[in-house]
Amino acid sequence: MARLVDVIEEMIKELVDENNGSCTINRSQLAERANCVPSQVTYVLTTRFSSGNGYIVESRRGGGGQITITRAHYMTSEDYLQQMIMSVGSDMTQQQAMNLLTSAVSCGAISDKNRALIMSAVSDRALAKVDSDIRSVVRADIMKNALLALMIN
Amino acid sequence: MARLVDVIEEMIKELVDENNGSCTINRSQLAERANCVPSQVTYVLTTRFSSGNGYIVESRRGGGGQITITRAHYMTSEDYLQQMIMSVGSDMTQQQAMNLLTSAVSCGAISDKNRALIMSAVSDRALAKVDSDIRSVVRADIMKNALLALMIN
DNA sequence: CACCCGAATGTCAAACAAAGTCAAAAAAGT
DNA sequence: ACTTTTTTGACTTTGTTTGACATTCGGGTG
Repeated sequence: MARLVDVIEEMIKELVDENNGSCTINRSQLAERANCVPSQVTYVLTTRFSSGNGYIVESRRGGGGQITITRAHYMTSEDYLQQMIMSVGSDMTQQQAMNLLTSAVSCGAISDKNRALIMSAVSDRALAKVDSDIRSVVRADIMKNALLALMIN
Repeated sequence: MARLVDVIEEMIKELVDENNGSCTINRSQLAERANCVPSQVTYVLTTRFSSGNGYIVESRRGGGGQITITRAHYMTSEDYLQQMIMSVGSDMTQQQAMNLLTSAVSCGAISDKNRALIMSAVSDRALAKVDSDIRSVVRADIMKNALLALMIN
């Protein structure tokens, strides 16, 4: 027994997705499609599409009035990861790796667990058997691949 | 003379088993099926499905409210990880890495995200610049270090 | 231009629908 | 007997649904 709220939330999100992150609706029409009173739509907007939820809602009353819902895109951690990857050059020392990961954690782009995991994968110890003259290059490659994996997931 | 508590416990466990380790119930409905007052269900949940018992219980009040019970299997994932590490020999092909990680995920020892993360770190692509005759050895080292990091955290 | 009217959205509180809490009574162990 | 666990139900808190009424906007009309 799906809750009305969920149905309406889904409808709006679909519209937003379809239209490139922003859609304009007519409250009464949407209410009719969802088979509910118009104020129910308002309720959904205030409980599910608040700015805390990453949405901006603007509206206009009167004839031809409308409501516009826009997904706000802060710098997502995905964007941050992308920038991190680009900032990794062709080689990377263990210290550089540590610095990069530490600042990523403090920015909330990656979890501390993942920091520890990646750090151990690119540590000198893990790469001990790699020729020391290409070790930094290999480390950079692994780092980029690991960050990419985080980004995709 | 089965106690009510046991009946309800059994019902919930069955539901959890049937649904792949997690089920969502409606307290009043379950109470009705068990022929008891709703708060009895709450009692069972707190006495038999606590986190100490290896379960996570989440709930929502209000219209269409519900309770979700999930069996957490962090039973001995640490032990499992330890065994994994020991099972890694001195070298490891990309395919072997993939197999190991896949079975670890299906056993619940590591998350799918971590699987993807580690896999990308030990992929042929990440290790392209490592001399091909020691690549498998390096891969094994990275794998062991990564798994160890997971274990410690 | 000033005004009114209709078409929208906004607000708010009441009714409803869950789940949570808690303490007293009952039953079961020891 | 007494202690612990279970059972029950009244009351609380949280979340949803509905509807009546208020407010705002735009356009038509005198």
